[in-house]
Amino acid sequence: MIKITLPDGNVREFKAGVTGMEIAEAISSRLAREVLSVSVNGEVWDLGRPITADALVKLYTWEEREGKETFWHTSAHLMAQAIEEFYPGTLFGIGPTVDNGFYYDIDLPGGQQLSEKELEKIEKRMMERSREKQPVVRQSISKAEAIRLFTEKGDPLKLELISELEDGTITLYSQGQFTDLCRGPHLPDTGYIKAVKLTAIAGAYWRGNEKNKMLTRVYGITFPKQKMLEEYLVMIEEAKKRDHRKIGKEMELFTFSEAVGLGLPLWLPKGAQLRGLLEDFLRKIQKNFGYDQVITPHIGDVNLYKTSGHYEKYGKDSFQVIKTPAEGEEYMLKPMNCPHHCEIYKSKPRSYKDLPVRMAEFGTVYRYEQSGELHGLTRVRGFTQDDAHIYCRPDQLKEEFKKVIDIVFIIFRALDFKDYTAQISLRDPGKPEKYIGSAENWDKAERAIVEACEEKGLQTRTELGEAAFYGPKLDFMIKDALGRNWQLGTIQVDYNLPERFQLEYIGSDDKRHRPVMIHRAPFGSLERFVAVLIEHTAGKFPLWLTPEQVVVLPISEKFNDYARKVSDELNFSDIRTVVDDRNEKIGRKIRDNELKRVPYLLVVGEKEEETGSVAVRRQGEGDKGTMTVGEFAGFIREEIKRQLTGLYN
RNA sequence: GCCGAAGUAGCUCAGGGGUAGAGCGCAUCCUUGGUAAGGAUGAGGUCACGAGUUCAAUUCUCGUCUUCGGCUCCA
Repeated sequence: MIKITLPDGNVREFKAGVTGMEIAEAISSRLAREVLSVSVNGEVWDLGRPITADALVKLYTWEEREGKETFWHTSAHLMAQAIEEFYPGTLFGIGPTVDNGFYYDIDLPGGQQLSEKELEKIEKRMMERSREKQPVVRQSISKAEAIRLFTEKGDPLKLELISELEDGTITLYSQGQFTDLCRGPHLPDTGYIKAVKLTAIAGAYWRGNEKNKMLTRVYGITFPKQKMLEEYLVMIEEAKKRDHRKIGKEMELFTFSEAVGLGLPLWLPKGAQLRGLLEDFLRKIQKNFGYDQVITPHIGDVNLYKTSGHYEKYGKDSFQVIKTPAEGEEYMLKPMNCPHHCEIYKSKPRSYKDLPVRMAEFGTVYRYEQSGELHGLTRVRGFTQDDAHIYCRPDQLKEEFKKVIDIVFIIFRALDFKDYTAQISLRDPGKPEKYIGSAENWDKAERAIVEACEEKGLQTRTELGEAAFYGPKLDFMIKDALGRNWQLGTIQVDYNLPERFQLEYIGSDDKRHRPVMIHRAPFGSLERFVAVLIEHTAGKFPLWLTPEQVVVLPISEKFNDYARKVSDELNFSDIRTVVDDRNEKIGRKIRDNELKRVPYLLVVGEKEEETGSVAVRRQGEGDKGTMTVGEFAGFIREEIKRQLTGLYN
């Protein structure tokens, strides 16, 4: 007998060789129906694999990520099986699970291409094989056997994978006629898969390297119930409605023009209004945190970026050099603001008493992004960073870092961003040649970040090897409507630029010292931030950020003058108001402005004009009753104040 | 940049070898109305661009551009 410890601490005895499925059956028949895989001492296994010694066991269902992964992993094999049946001789690369399903990289024989029209027939075949409930069989083989098998099959992709595996760890999984090299784990049989949707075909380089062969990647998702697939499809439709590109067009926030150029956004009046409000908001916070606003030009001498190292490192990702017509002097569209700020730092001698110096600029930068990578406002070639550089003494680093985290928190709170992740990016300890600066400085900087996050109680994930070449960093990420992760704010420590620009301050010892630099951009870029904000709110911005806060709706043309009077009065109190004086009935005006997501509608007619009042309607909530114009102004100001209370400390 | 898909009115989309349609929007007029679509009339398109096949191409073929979904990259 062996002892099986369950997650709740219960210990049960089973005969040696018991399987995950048998344990589930012993617990409840419902669990036995729903269980998909099992972890044994932390390693996820097939349900049918015998457990031979005492173990800590956890059973996974669809509710757990591990369960879904097992489910989708088998689904990827099922898809491969169906594809192989239609296209014998297809080579298979890798077929992993992703956040929403799985994919398989394939290479059809004779250079054939798969078209989206064929996905349906593959889906059908998958469901046929699923209904046959083909058992999935695990088989452990030696490396030599594996090599022989896949050499026979003529599959160079799998042979390449096998060459990197340790002998004794190689397993095959088979269902029906289909066999694949795979670590597993898998479902007991294909019958678990009740609904399938192949979602996309895309090209993907073998092993992600563009020098390698391009394979065909087929994406799909499967579910244990048909109804779940239907819900998923509805969810995708809903997400598409939140797409910032769609809402941005509808709400007239921004546009693109081929005539202007790829990836160069044009901010329309309402978008510019929104962006301006965000800038004002941050400017005010930064003022409270002791930042000085600076302004620098959009171009700079090439040598400036040679000094900073950006030319060497990112020259190929920048717009190419532009020249003055007569002298042939070389300039670049600025890809970064920091070199300019460093020159401001150098514009006069600095004392240790002057530090930290905090320089902020809404600096527009231009970078070359590959054409295929451009995406709405989230990926553009010209964008404005809410950039700032803090020059401080090494002993001030942690404190300054914490203050920047505070600013990020203020912004996230003001905009109700709750679902963010924070990632600390440190060096790859195995590759010191990738980084510049002394190991000692790196140690100090990494410690400062880790400690600052701990002291601020920030939940973080730490990634080794993700640091910039010049220093470690802390990034804030948020998901968009379609579940894609976007990086927003970033805080980076830099020992490199102060060195390259020979930045100095005079210490209390009357000697020259080198300051440390923090690069930080809590929004990241205004473009990307607005995009994420649109998707986060579905265009229903918080009142203080809404370009058009109030629309006054006269009941008939007779009351247009009164409506304009109300509008003027509110605008005078800094409440952004317009009049809808179209020749339409009131119901129509309400509908149109509701759909335009206007937060407050004021209906005015004979009664209101007589009493100097307005009938208030809140977006999505309906009639709120009547009040005087003055009362309404106070009411709306109060709401805005509530949204921003306490944010500025 | 690479792979795949798509481009028809301002927007959303239908259509199809014989030079085009709907709804919304827009314009003009009628209507002057009380909380989510009042009515009439009208303007608006080189069917992305360029070649080819054909008596005839918006429709079929190829190329280019742009957009979309991925890949790669991201200071």
